[in-house]
Amino acid sequence: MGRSPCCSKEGLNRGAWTALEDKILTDYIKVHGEGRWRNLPKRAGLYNFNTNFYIFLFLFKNKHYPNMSFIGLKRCGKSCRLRWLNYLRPDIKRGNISADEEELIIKLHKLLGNRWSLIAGRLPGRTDNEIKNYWNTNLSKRVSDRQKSPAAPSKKPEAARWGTVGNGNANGNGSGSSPTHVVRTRATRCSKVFINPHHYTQNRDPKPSSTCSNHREHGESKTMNELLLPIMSESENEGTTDHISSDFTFDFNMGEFCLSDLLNSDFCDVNELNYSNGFDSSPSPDQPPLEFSDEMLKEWTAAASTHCSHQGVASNLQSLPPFLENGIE
DNA sequence: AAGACCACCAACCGCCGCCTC
DNA sequence: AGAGGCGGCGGTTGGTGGTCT
Repeated sequence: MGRSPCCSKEGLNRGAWTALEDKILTDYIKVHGEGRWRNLPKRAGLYNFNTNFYIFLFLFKNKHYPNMSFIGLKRCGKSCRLRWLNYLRPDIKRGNISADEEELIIKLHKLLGNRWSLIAGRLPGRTDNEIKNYWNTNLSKRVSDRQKSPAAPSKKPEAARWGTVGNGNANGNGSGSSPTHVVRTRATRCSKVFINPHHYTQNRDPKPSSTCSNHREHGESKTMNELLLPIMSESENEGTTDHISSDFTFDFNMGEFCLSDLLNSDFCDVNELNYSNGFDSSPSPDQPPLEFSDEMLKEWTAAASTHCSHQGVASNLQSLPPFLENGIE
């Protein structure tokens, strides 16, 4: 009895979303639209990056983790859907529920009961979750108070209530007038040190500044320089792999190679990685990162022909994720 | 100043209904 | 027809920041 869970909960991130996860999800939905939530986490992220970065990831993954599946977001599909619908959707209006809206909520609730999605449908820009929360924290008490003593005023004055809820509070919900900047509402995990790997393609005597946390578990600590240099060298030498030191083969002790993990790891400043992955010899800091554009398509085609022609990489970007997942044929 | 308590809200969970095969 | 997949819904939880004592 009962349905199978929407996905395996093992190894998935839970709790507050990071800014990077938001970015991956938003970029994916911008390109591919909503829907097919269950498959979204695996596919998200793979479409969103500079094509040189794809190749870097591909080579890295295939060389050292050929049997791993390549997934994009360590989130349950349902979680992705909820995050998008309740928080990331561009048309969401946040904070400052007006008196009119409030009255409407009360009337509709009287009419419909706890049918939050129906009520939300009558309030453009409002989500069912927001209305539900607002009802539970504000209106339910007031309505019951009003029923007991119809003339009784609201517990808190309007200004006091919105002082914490609506007016660009620390939660980042923003004021109703300028909700354009979606800011995370809870503390984000931001404990990692970002290292620009391009630095290591130039500096072959790296300092042990940052280590791979997965590696630490195995006693011997390797710097990210040590981890990255071989793959950089490999790409520069057009597939000659003999020079790669054998001690680069280490055990991450994990079954999947997750893009969000990689991007969250010590050596990834995402914006820099686009142009510093060892393939692109002329980084262009002005070029906006993480955008999927015609330029990227051209760049991809060029990169594919120069770096991966021997591997038969398709020039069709849409084919890349399955290509990455399945490994090279 | 510090601990306890409270309010808020993002996120999770389990169930339901629709759709497809 | 019915089994399973998927999206949607509503109830609930838990983390965080603010207020109170």
